[in-house]
Amino acid sequence: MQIEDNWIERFQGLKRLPAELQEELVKGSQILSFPAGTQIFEPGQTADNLLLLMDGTVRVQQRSATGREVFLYRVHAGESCVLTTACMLALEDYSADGVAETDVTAVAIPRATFDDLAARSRDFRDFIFSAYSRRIIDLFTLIDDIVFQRMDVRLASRLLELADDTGTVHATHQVLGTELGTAREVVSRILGEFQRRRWIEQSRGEVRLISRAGLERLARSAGD
Amino acid sequence: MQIEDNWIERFQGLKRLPAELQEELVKGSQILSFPAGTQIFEPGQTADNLLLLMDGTVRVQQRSATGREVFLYRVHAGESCVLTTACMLALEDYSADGVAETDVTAVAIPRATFDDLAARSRDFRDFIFSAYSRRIIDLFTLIDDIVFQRMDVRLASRLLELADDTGTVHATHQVLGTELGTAREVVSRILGEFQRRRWIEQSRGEVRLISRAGLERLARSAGD
DNA sequence: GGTTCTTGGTGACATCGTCACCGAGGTCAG
DNA sequence: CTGACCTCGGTGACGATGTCACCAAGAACC
Repeated sequence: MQIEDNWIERFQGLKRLPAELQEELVKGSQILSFPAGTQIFEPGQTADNLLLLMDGTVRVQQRSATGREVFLYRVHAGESCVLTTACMLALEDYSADGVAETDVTAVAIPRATFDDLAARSRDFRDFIFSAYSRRIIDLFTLIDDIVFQRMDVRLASRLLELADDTGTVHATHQVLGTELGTAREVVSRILGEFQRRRWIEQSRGEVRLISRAGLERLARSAGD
Repeated sequence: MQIEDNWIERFQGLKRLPAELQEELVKGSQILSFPAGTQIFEPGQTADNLLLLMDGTVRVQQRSATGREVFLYRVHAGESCVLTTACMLALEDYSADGVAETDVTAVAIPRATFDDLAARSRDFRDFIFSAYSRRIIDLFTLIDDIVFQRMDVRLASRLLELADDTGTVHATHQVLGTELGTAREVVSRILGEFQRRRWIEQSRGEVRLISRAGLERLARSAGD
């Protein structure tokens, strides 16, 4: 990958740092790449870096005792993966793991640099606190959805989010089930219903959105 | 309430601070009391203090659009209420509110003191990060429970947690339902079943545990 | 071509959420 | 005291969802 001197530009919260700290941050960190599918972090592993995502997406999921998985949230380019921070500070055991969904480029900030910047810059601290808050809010929203939203509404929203430019979602029913914390069979049934309503067409491993309007009406129907 | 010079002793993560910073923290903060039932924070309100809980418990819950509530977590004495931090930094809108479950005594650290300490002490930063991590882990655990655990198992655990010294839980079915994010009727049914099995006895507004062993077996039956 | 794996479809059943309704007991004004 | 009203809890019916068992079609692999 290209040497990228000013990756800081990609992170809203870091652009405000004074030039000297930006320079120190660039010097004291390292750019890493992972191919799609890489396990970026997992329980029991002590990370010694804070990761900032430059390109790609990382899915963070919880593996339960029974072997099933729940999707927790997705880290996008321009965001940081605060779970690795928690891990870095060795504060708690956690049980979530992170997998690169696409090829991923990230900046790794080692603990020493992290500590130094956290001490010297309020903007940097705000950046980190903001990342934590963001995740907590995401989790609140997720819990609200799980408890109160009907599965068809949640699936409709998720299809709209995951669709590419051509209106196609590349995912098996199993994958969609994991995203929503439900069973494959439930996804199959609901997609069958969507198909009967002519909102989608299906083929092996993909869903084509025919009527976004229908899905959007359903997704909006309950408070969103 | 009593003037309490060394409340810092009650917070594990703060005891390590050097004496001068401890002194500054005590000077730059204020002790507050709230009677049981007080709304300590709520959406839309900008707090300008970080709260550390000295006595009592605070329940943090999410109010949904439909008016229902989900219990998210409980803040105990010796812990901090990081949601107010998120709010203090004015970083995100959140939709959770906090209610004093009992009479509550708390230390309020104003933003200026917070910033100063965060800049000067790594131990203080670790204390804050640790509080965030703790909440995130709690939420992971909650999501896991909601998605994978049977309601009878969750209710059994919760009864064991909430029981007082005499083995009595003072709560209506409605309150228990809110704790678990389920409906009163479901709680009534499951408690009815527990009663048939002679694990509990019920009267208006309270549940007496007769056989902790039975409840514990059930609670442990699924991974916990 | 045959075997095996992945994907998805389906029916039966258990659990859970929702709704409607009721009754028991407590509170309170008159 | 007593009737109106409220809170609490019990129950049946039904729909939504999770679980299980099983099957069929397509893909992959030898």
